[in-house]
Amino acid sequence: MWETGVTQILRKWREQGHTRLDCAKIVSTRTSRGGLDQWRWTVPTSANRSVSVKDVAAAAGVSLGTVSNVLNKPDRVSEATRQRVLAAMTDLGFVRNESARQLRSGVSRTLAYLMLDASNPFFTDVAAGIETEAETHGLTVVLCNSGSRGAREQAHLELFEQQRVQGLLVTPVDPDSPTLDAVARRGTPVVIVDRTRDDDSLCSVAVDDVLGGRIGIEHLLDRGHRRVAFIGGPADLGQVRDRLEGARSAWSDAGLDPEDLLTLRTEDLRVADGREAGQRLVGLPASRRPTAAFCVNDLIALGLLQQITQAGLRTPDDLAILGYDDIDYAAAAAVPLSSVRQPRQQLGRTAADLAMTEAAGGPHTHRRVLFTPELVARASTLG
Amino acid sequence: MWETGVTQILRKWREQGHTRLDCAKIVSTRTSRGGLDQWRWTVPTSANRSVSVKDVAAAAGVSLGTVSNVLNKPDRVSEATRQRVLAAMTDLGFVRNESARQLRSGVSRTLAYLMLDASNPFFTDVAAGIETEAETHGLTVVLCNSGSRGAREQAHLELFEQQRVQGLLVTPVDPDSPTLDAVARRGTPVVIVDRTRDDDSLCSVAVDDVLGGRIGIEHLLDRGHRRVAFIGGPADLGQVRDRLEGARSAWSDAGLDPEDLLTLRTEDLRVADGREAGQRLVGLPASRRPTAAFCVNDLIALGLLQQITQAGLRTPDDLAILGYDDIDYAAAAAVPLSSVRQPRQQLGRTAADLAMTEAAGGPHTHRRVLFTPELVARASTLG
DNA sequence: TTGTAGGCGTTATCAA
DNA sequence: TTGATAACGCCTACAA
Repeated sequence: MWETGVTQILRKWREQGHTRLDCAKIVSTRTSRGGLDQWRWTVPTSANRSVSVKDVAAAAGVSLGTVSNVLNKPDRVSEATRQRVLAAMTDLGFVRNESARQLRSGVSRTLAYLMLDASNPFFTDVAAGIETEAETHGLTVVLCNSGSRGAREQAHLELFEQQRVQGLLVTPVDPDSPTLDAVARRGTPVVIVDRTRDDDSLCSVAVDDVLGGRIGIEHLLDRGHRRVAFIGGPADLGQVRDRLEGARSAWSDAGLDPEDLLTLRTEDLRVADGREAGQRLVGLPASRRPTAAFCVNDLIALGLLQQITQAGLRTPDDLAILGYDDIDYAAAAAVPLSSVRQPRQQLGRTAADLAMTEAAGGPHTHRRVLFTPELVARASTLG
Repeated sequence: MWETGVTQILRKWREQGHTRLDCAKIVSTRTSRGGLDQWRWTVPTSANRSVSVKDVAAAAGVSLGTVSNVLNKPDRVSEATRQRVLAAMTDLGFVRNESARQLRSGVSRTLAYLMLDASNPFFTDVAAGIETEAETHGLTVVLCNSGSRGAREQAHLELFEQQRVQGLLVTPVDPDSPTLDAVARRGTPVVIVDRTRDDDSLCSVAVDDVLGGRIGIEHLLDRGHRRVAFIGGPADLGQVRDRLEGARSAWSDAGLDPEDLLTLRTEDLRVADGREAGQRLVGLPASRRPTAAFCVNDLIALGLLQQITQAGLRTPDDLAILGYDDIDYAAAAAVPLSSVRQPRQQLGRTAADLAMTEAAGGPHTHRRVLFTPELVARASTLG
């Protein structure tokens, strides 16, 4: 059986154009240890010196300039030589060197998005919007993930800047970080995504979080709730602060006692934090327990829903739950989750658009775009 | 109030080192239409010609080579000149040009991962593993997303190759695509992630799906189930095929009637597909309804759980549910989900390791690493 | 239509 | 310790 495998592989490699097959040493071993199986094959390593236009020119028997023309101005080259050059390229495995092109042209054809947390579906949706918009302009998008770690963010920012990306979209750990200004000042268009600054020293695209908090509370008031918990954290996160601010102002506008708008802090914004908050909520005496919870994002809302369901409470009868973001998992929860929707894809598309506009040059006008969130009412608050 | 804002911004810009502030025309307008607020500010655009080592050298009154030494061999430069050069760099806003460096050195310091679907937490976890491993080797990771679209995959592959990335990790739409071989043959180390080939013509890291299917069924048999539904699709996806194969062989090894291992096909692997399958399952007469469902991934399992819960069935009493992948949302479901775990992070770490080893040069041995999946039993099958 | 020369920004080598 | 020079691969003039 191994014999057969080896023969097949040899044939395949030959088809792939490997020329040094005869001296290839083929060894197969199968080991199994620690729940890990491995097969090993030695393979003919290809000559690693990279093939340049010069090599192609020599092989095709033309000058270097002709090869360049085949790539960039094909109509200036006769069909016969063009074919000859193309054949030489595939023969030699020629690959254009992007560094050299970029060095020469001065601009790259990529847009970068530095995500705060790639494991949060909110940000991957934003990224999808960026990709959509960039694609229509012929740009490719590269993604990096800071994982909320300042040092990694810094490293990625530096690399992107050195790579001279056309535009640098970023959801920063700290939107007020002077690093961002420095990058922008040196000439890379920077767009802050899903965060804002108080001044408008950079382009930014975000959603009006104060309004979102207000909308959420107004919905719960409409549904007759007069004792509500606002659940979220960390307290110093802009989104959390703004949404709470909006919630509080809607609450007091309705002439209600601030005491009845409970605030439950969480460590972070993950499902586990919602479960933990659920435990605290369930522990409250029924007389003091809120009739509704407004969660600062959907992950927390999902965790909360799971926890109280497990504890035997029913949603929305015992506790109505309102989330924030309207990620795909929200509509699909055991009790479909009401949520304050953010236009995620459009956030991304707009951010990409701003970056490309700024990159296009001309007198630039920093712009702060604020989208309006929208309530999506489902069973978890409607009953 | 606007006056104040303008003054603040002027001060901030001045602190940021803008020198042409005096001629900056500052305009603020606030428009509101279509649920979208905008503020506009014109800003002094920085002189865009990029600053080179030559400029720095001139400004610092030293030669170009000295500037280079400050960057690359600081100890060969006297402290005084070093400081002078560094000062000139920050004054001028010098940014190293990565293209030029790479052209000169011939190698980049990045690893690329081309994801199949960035919105699936499985792949972002794999990406996290890659980042972890790359970081310890001082490489940065750039991510791209093909979104299961062949054309986009192709475009990204080409760009990465032209950028001469150190290694190209990819979860391809089609693992047998000859494009991958072509890229590898031309000298870029390619590692297939979470897929395999029948031959071993490229490095790959995956999980043994046949074994996973087997483990899942064995667990359900242990729990006493004798009528089980295997739920998943599309039928031509390698993972789906392999897991079903494993499930079937475990089933027949137990001497059971193949008729009692029902197969429910789904369109895709998303939560919505699980809900849809749930509807079909609920529609079956109780006598024919399986007592357990083995889902080909957790998203489908979650959808199924939500759907049957809504229909009034209980898990695991009426229907036990077993998922696959053990994504974070699985443990956090309303009924914590049993699942066949794949070592996602380790998958990523190993893939990155293989790529870097191959990139390091020397005689290369293609390796196929197959991890062993592991059952994680929770309430959804334990009761 | 094809060939030649110069330069993009960086680094390494060698000479001062 | 510092400075001058050549090369990386590509592209664009301009010349033949």
